[in-house]
Amino acid sequence: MNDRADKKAARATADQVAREANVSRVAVSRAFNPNASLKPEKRDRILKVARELNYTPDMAARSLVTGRSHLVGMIVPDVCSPWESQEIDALTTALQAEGFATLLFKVKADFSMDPRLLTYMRGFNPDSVIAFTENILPDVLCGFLDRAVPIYVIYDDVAQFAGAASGTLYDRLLVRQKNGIEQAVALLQGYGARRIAYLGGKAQSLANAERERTLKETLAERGMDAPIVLPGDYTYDTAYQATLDLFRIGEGADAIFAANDVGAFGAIDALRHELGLSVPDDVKVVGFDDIPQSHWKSYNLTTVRIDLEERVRALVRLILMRLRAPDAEPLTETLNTRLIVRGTVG
Amino acid sequence: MNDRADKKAARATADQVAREANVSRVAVSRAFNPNASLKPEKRDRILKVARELNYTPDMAARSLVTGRSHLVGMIVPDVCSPWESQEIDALTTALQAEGFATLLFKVKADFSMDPRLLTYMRGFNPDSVIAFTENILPDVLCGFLDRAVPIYVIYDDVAQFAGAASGTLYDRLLVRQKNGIEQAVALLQGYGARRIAYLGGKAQSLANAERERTLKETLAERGMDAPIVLPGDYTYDTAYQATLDLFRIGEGADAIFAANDVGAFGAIDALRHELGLSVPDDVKVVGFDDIPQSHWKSYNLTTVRIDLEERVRALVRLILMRLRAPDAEPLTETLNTRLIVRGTVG
DNA sequence: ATCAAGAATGAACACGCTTTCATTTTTGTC
DNA sequence: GACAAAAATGAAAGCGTGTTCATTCTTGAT
Repeated sequence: MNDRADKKAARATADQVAREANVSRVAVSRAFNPNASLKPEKRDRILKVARELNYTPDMAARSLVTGRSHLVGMIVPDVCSPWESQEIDALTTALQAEGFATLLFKVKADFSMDPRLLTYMRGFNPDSVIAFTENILPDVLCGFLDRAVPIYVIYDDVAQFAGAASGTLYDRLLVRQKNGIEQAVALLQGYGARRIAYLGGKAQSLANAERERTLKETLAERGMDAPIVLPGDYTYDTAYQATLDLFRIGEGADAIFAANDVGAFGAIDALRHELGLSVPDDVKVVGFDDIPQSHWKSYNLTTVRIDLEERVRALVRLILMRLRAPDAEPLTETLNTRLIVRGTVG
Repeated sequence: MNDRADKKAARATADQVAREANVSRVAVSRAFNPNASLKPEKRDRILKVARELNYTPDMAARSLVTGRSHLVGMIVPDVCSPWESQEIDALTTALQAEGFATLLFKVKADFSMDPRLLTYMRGFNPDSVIAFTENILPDVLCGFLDRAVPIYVIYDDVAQFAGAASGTLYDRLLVRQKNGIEQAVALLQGYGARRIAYLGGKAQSLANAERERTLKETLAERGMDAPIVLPGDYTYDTAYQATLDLFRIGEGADAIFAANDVGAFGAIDALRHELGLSVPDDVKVVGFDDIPQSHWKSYNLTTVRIDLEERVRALVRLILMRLRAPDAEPLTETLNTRLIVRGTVG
């Protein structure tokens, strides 16, 4: 209790360090800014005293005068989803190394965006915001954030955004889904699959829409029938049930293309453990994402990979570029996808 | 580009709102603080103008004067781990509802704590910090943070901490592992298991040490042999390999008790897909945590549950208590565990 | 109508820091 | 050793907000 009070008082300020080291407070500030000109020995002495006093510059105060919070906001609907948690993990690591901290905001699972959340986030004045088109449209976000520049992860065809976002500035990460889907369809066709079902993700998800569109296009190009489209929401349970329905109520299929890996797991388990079918002998399954769980032996999933490292590297590049040159022209990074062949098609 | 400059200038301040609404700046401040006394109609007018100007109080400035940042730091080694991501997700949601934002910090996977990271975090002045004993010892953290109060998840026997942490103040969340482990052992014994292997987690992990200790104690109490202890690190791959070694090089076992669910998955896959053994007929498997994946049909894991909702509710309660009454006596919340019976023992 | 008590108000200060800017000291050059 | 250029220094001015504190305006009871 007294202990506590002491601790409370112990929070050192630049003034205290200055007094203790017999320098001006300005010198202390400079000691912590590598670019400022300060006699090396003086800097060393200040840093030594600072260490003794357990002093750290207050980011809030610094942010107030510099206008840079060193915070990067991340808007996510579900931290538990393997896909998103990978993103958060890798980005946080990379940004941390560059001196930025991750500020996490959760939106509702149905992707609806609470305007109060945006206001709330604005208050923290993040230097940048990472969002997914799934969660919030560019215009809405751009309208809310002023200093910060949103970065968008979008999928393939940006045409649908061109109109909505005209005049607004944001950087983009494009994922070209065509390659991977093309390879997957070729493989399926090679193994004789004819009736293909598409196990969709969330209806509002643009990634899902784009995957469905690309799949249809690819099947058509190869002279194959249009896919049976099953509604989904990216979750295991829904995928499981949809697969049961497809085979019990519907007409079945000889291949299932899932909008994400977790959905593919649900489909595989329904086929094997409830329908008594073999994967890949009776039904072939392809996923999308290539999350770590996909190589687990129980699934051993053939899936379209969006390379995590590439993805994060591109995102970090965009963010840092924007932070260093806030007025630069909007940038677009493009990523390719490719098929990882494992054991669920064969 | 001009667009950008405009936006930059557009960031409204309380002064601007005051001028626009013909009131003093103090009134604007009060309008955003529900407890401050302000004529209702005046408040309404101010809030209306504020909305028009897209004004949000600057948290940094506010933090500077109030001393509360409305940030809660979270120190995690791996966002992707189902266990931790559940924690992050639920806590972020709960704290967000209370007006706090989550500040995420990643530590190295080997649980080593970079002192620079702590300094860095200190700079953001979090109102509270949530950490796990696995990652950093209480004393170290307490020594670094002043105003913020760390919260720990520790396991069962706190005696080992009593010495180290004497004199320092921190709130604790205790998990009583005995109940769940007791139930699991009873079940295993009932099905005739005799040679039990413990598939450990990270060596530095105190949760792991405590689980191993409790298992040994429980087996002894029931007159059963001591377990074969396999080294692990909470990952699927290591668990997979350890299980192979146990049966190929070692003497095998008729039951495997894993330190966490993901490890149990690795064990199950090694048994079924590489060793050709049946789970639960040949070997029974019990996990620990009860993550969402554990009910997936491919695993359908019998496991010791630490209830997520209870856990998060207790944590949030502790944090909010501490934020409201920083000088209150340290509090301890206790959680129980219980066995969830599914299909890997029987 | 009067008065005390409470609500409403705004001026001034404080929070901890970075950034001019004008001044002093050091460095490099002939 | 003298001079210009560069580096080093500290005083003062803010950054945008919440909080005294002394003052004015309402309210309600007499």
